[in-house]
Amino acid sequence: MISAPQGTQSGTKTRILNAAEKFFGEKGFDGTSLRDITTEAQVNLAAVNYHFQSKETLMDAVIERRIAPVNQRRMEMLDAAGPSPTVEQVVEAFVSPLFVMDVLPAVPLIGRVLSNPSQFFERVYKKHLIQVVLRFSDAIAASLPGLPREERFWRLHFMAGSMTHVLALSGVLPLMSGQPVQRGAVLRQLVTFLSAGLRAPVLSPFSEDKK
Amino acid sequence: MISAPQGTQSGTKTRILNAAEKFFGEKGFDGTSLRDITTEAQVNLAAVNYHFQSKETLMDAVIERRIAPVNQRRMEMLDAAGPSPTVEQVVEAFVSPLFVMDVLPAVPLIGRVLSNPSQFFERVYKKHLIQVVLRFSDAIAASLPGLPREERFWRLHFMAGSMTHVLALSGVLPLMSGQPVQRGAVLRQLVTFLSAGLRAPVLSPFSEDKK
DNA sequence: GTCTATAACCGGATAGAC
DNA sequence: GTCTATCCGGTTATAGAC
Repeated sequence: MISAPQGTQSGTKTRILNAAEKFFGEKGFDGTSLRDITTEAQVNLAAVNYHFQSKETLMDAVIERRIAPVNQRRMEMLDAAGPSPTVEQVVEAFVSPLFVMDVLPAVPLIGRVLSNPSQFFERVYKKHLIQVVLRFSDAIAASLPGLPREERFWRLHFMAGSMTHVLALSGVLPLMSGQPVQRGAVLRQLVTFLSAGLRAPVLSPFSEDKK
Repeated sequence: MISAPQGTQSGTKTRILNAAEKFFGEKGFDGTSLRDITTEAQVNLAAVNYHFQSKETLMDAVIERRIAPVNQRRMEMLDAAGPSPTVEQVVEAFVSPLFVMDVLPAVPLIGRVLSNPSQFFERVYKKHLIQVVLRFSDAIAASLPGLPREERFWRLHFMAGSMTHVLALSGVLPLMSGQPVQRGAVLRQLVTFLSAGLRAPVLSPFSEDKK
């Protein structure tokens, strides 16, 4: 009755998810047809609607499978850093869970979803990101007590921007840099850049509010 | 024989360009139909192919109209800053031309194109961005003589990421921030953040090469 | 230059056999 | 659970009248 258990690597459902992840990442939701996906996954067209109801809920499932573990790892890393984290620890907790092996195939997709306004962005934001944003906003406040609330918001936003840009354009980075790209090296560069950005001098003339 | 001269605001061609800019920005290229555009522009469906040959070349025209002046303004600002610009002057030359009134309607579209790998990104990159990247890479080198070549590349990439993120998500920013957003304020926050990021300590253990 | 009409095709979804 | 066959609406593009 129940098909392959979750996480099994070659069931029909999983093959569909993998193919969908690939095409949605490469060509976007509207640029991908269910026929692209079923051909790649070598399953019948009707299997998609049987297992996932619709193209849109298939996309939801694809995103869900990857975003949840990333955010869990982020929270764990913040917890591990304790109540007085350094700026570098906060930044690292934010970005490094996206630079690990097992989310690698989903990187273009995640980058695309987080880079563009869409029905999916809004759903992901409400379901998964709001809590992450609040948690990281608090962590930044703990690591930079003098930074006003509004500037914290913007700097978090800019940080997310640099990160999603790297993810979304990871496929064309070799074209731009003219040389092969090492994931670990990018991560270190990114943490350095973002940490310095977060530590920028406070702009507001009045910085009364610390929380 | 010749229709409205370029720049005229109510010719058929211009109305198509404006409507296309709006929809391509809101829903993306694949998510927009020519019927969306012709309905909005109140022109006949066939007018698009008559004036722009195809949907794809229409998109090229929409992008071209906005990117060129932005890059021209960037170059002018770099020129005005002279041979020894400050970091702030370089950053401001990079981002501020996108925060002016007359590119405002194109902001979501530009954000989208620069945020996602696509046929358009690659074309825009080769035709418009390579030269800008090289010029700004030199300007950063002039403002930060100790920064190695590779780190310059990455920091420029991260800077572009923060900026395109702000552009692409400008439509949903009120949702995220919970309050209305002032363009000028965002620009100042962005320049502050990015300037500090560019000035981050050098990472490479060997920083022999200055150029 | 602008219209109507239509060609030619592709999309997501589903009914129903097995 | 998985298949074939098909419905049906929407898509770009063009031919040809005006």
